[in-house]
Amino acid sequence: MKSKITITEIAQKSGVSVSTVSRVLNNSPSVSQKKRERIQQIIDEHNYTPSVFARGMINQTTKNIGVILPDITNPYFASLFLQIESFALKNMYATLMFNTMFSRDSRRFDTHLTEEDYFKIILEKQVDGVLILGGQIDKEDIADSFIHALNQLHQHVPVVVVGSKIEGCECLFVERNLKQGVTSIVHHFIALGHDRIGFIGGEPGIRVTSSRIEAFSKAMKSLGQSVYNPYIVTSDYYAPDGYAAMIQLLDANPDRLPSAVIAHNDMVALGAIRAMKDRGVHCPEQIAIASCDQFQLSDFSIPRLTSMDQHNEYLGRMAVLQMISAINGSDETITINHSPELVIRESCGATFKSG
Amino acid sequence: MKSKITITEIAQKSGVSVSTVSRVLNNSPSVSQKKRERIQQIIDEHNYTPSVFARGMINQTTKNIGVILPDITNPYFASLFLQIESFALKNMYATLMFNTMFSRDSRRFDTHLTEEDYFKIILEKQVDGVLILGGQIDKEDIADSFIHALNQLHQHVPVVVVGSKIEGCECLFVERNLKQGVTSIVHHFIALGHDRIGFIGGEPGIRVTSSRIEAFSKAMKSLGQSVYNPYIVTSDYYAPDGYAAMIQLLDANPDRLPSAVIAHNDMVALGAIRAMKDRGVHCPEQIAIASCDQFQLSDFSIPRLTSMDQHNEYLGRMAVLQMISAINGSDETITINHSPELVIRESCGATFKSG
DNA sequence: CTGTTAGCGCGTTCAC
DNA sequence: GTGAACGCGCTAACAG
Repeated sequence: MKSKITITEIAQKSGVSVSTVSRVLNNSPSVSQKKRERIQQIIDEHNYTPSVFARGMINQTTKNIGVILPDITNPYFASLFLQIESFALKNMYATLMFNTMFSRDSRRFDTHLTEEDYFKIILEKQVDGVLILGGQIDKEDIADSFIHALNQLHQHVPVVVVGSKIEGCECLFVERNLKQGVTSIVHHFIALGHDRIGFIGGEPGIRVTSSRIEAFSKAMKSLGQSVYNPYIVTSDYYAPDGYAAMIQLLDANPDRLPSAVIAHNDMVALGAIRAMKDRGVHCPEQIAIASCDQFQLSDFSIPRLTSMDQHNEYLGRMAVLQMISAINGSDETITINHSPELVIRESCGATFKSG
Repeated sequence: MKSKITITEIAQKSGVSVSTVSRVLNNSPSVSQKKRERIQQIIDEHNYTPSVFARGMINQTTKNIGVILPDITNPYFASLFLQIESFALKNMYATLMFNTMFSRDSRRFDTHLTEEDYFKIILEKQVDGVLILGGQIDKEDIADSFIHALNQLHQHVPVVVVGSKIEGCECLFVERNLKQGVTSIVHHFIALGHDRIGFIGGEPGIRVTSSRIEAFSKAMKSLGQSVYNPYIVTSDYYAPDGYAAMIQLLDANPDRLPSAVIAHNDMVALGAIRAMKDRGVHCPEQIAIASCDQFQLSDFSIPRLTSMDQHNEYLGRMAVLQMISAINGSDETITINHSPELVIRESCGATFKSG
């Protein structure tokens, strides 16, 4: 392994002192044009880059940020992370990723680390900030010890979480508009003439879930519709969960099926449609489906999925922006204003009904 | 931001010298049990962790590895990366991820960085090793400048690439068995009585693609089947590409459709099935489909996808193992021996034919 | 077994 | 405009 050239050597080769080299490195104005150019040339020639170690020792920064999320295999996190990574890099920050596998579905994973263990690891990595996407932070009742650990972490580096604000947690929050999506779908279904509407998917006890179910109830009631509890089945966020939820819903209401069902996301919707097919129930003719979170394949499934485009690109960028602003010592809170957008395809039956 | 406590302070609080503290930190045997315990306790009490900067300054390591891949949003890379991240962490390495967005499909992305730019960035990050998954390395004819850059990078840190060996490239390679999967599917289709078999998906000019098409031809010929070129349509790796490829295939062979088609991966298969549906062609009755790379949703699509489980978990672990072994100065090459496994579901028509 | 000392590569005074 | 000298937190080599 060829070791890197140091500032001292550059100084020698340029016939100046290290401080002068340091000055051109940091764009200090007080260097004569001539010397600057000569030195810069030698730097380029030797492909020299300053040691991050020596640098970090002085200003205590790595230009790295840590991202903690449950599972990169989940398309929601993948698309969010992609935006985060690229936007961070544009701002000269690289990204360390940690999958906590915190989720009911991933118990199969042989990891024994808690999220608090990850906090410790990430702190040792001396990142300049940490971004938290989902996980325990989304639980309905969070262990005090977790909040405590979070606050403690936040004392060392800025922590921004993408999720709803939590009482007693001092971290920065970037909130997404969880409710508007459900509300739009309810309106859409009602407009289509549905009156028996259900909701499936999402892990119980998780705020993303309850928040959507709540928005569902509220929207229904505000339109004079009654909410029928057997039409609400929670499970989790993946396709097998949508499958299980739909089977349960079908079995529980054999002679009074819902006419439309809202799925927590596209994977849940796909699973649900699969379940219906296996039970000989047609989508959208017998039960229409729409999902609150669009993934990549919505336009290619059978039937094509009607879903909400949550504009995750925007969300990711905002999170990074908030992060950088906090790293730079600002305490300003960035408010985000994204409007989920209903994309009508086939599974909601809109074209079916109108045609 | 509360700054971290240093080794000096720990030493003072314990009433010993810094070197003694350093010794317990590094598990040096030559410290008396009593002192060791006392010091360890103080360390824990204050939640002290050594500075990565000062450490790196001396042994030139960060305990970070860099991973360069085209697009984490692609399920293949996501599942591979998940394994890499978790296995690396188990070995005390954290993972820096970079999405190059190198792919025809991602031109929409407003990035102007070439992979060589990434090499530079990653080198500055002082990672202990870099892992390369796909991208330009997979091209049929690679620019010499790329190989050169790769070799140069490899002079500084170990570089291991998951892909087929390349002439003139000094990096380490972990190869996956690309051909066996296609071969199995051909055998399966032939056994099912098909005689007009096609292949779709994969970007032309990419070795993953040509290698599979080659295996396809070879398997066909070895079974006495002739390969009909209009049945082979390349495009890319995502659902829209599968869709386009199938449309093209259908349009080009209106009165002599293939009876079975092999798709490069599940997304391509999904797109293809969608295209068939839109054209009123039934799967598997009129055209059976099977894919070479299984993703998460194969079991929930309509029809369920017959595909190859490539056991990516294993591949990811091998790559990390090879990486760590190289970091530790070993020049041993790890050979990997994974057997892709055919998972028969509905889209190949096996159950349809037999039932 | 334990303490002392000398750097590691860089940014930052402070003189010149 | 420029250079010499110091120190960041730690490990390694040496001396006791």
